[in-house]
Amino acid sequence: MRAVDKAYATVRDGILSGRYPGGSRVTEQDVAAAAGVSRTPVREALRRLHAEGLVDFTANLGAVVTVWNDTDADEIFELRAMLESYGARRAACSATPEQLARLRRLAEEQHRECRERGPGFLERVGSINQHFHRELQEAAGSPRLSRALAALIEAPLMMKTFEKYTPDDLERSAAHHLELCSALEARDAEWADAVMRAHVHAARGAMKR
Amino acid sequence: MRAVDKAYATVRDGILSGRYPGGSRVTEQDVAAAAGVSRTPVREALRRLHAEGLVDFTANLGAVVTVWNDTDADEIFELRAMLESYGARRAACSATPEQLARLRRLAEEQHRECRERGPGFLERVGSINQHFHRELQEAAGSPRLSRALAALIEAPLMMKTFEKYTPDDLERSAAHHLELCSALEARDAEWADAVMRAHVHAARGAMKR
DNA sequence: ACCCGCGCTGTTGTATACAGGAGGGATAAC
DNA sequence: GTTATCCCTCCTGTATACAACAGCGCGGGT
Repeated sequence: MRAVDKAYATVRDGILSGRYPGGSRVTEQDVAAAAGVSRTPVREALRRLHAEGLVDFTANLGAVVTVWNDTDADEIFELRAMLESYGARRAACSATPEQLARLRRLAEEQHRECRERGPGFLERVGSINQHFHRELQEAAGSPRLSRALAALIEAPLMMKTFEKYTPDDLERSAAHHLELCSALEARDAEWADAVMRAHVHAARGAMKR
Repeated sequence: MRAVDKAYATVRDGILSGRYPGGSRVTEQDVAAAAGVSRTPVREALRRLHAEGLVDFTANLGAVVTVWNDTDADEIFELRAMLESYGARRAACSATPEQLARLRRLAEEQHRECRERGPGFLERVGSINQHFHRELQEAAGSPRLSRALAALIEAPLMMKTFEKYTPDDLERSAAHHLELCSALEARDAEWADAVMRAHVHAARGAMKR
């Protein structure tokens, strides 16, 4: 593992776990010591995190963990609704049979996990969910779209969404994914767009509670 | 001027001017020598350019200038149409009177330049155009939107758009800006959205010729 | 008691040095 | 003549050292 990846993972995990709370400073030396690398790769990692919106740079202060508020959340969800539904439209036209099969498999797996609720199912559902959305972006075939979305989804806000989901939310989310598969298999771009739009708005609704 | 900015400007200008053609390698040492700085800030500049999509990183090859094709252009214009029209919608709701006044002034200046066509007017129009779109993003009040758009507009393709414009295209572009101002001043989000959508699609049409 | 100025400390920005790995070319063996 | 192997060179990734600058506290002066 490269040193820059170590530094990146250290800061990222620190932010997501709350060890670096929003607004706190992240100095290069601290991270370098924590990750066991020199300042050079830490600098690079911090710039990457800045590009992803996890930290801001204040003049003569260095990196500061980005603070989020409700306005930011609304902004992100609106953009996500727009971009993800666009991705779904594209995927409806251009997804390969193999991609459709993989998506179907993921959606069914997620659906099963949500019904069975075995121990530690929440982490598995979260992981499946991420895979599903990534696979969908792959199917959309627009690297630029993927990059734009990555900058939004990486936000700490988005990562913690599932923790707030009720059992009903989880099942609805899985149902959305299944329905999306049907829309894609039918090559119905409008349908796929609508389902994805509902999916994102439902996520926003769940988070607001 | 910081060393990293010097390095950034050197590479960026080199790419835009065609001195670094698409697909060519950009080694850190070359840039360091060309910009008169050390490799450290060059690394940072190259990562920034990668985040903006101007260069790609291939394993054990370093930075390679991104190559564009028609598919990329279509992709970018579709995303721009979506995001810029969304920005226009937001701006219609939240622009301050001062912002509206600045936009109006810029649109009228651009319109005048397009009619008079004094020497070197093309550069001035390009500059005014950039200012207009930046001011509009400011008025939209969504930093995340601005960042997503920046990654698209920075593309070399976009920078050269005006060079292909006919006089009619230029006048229509200025007319779009003026109409957009009217829509914003009327606080008509739908109107603003539609005008912006037309504006971006017109740009794509001009580029395709 | 309050204010101004100076020096110290902490942090970033930049330069340089070193290690590791991949690719290419030359040379030798078959 | 062809091919395989070895070495050299170039380039990146990382570490360390140094310079510059801002913030802060302390001390002296008024």
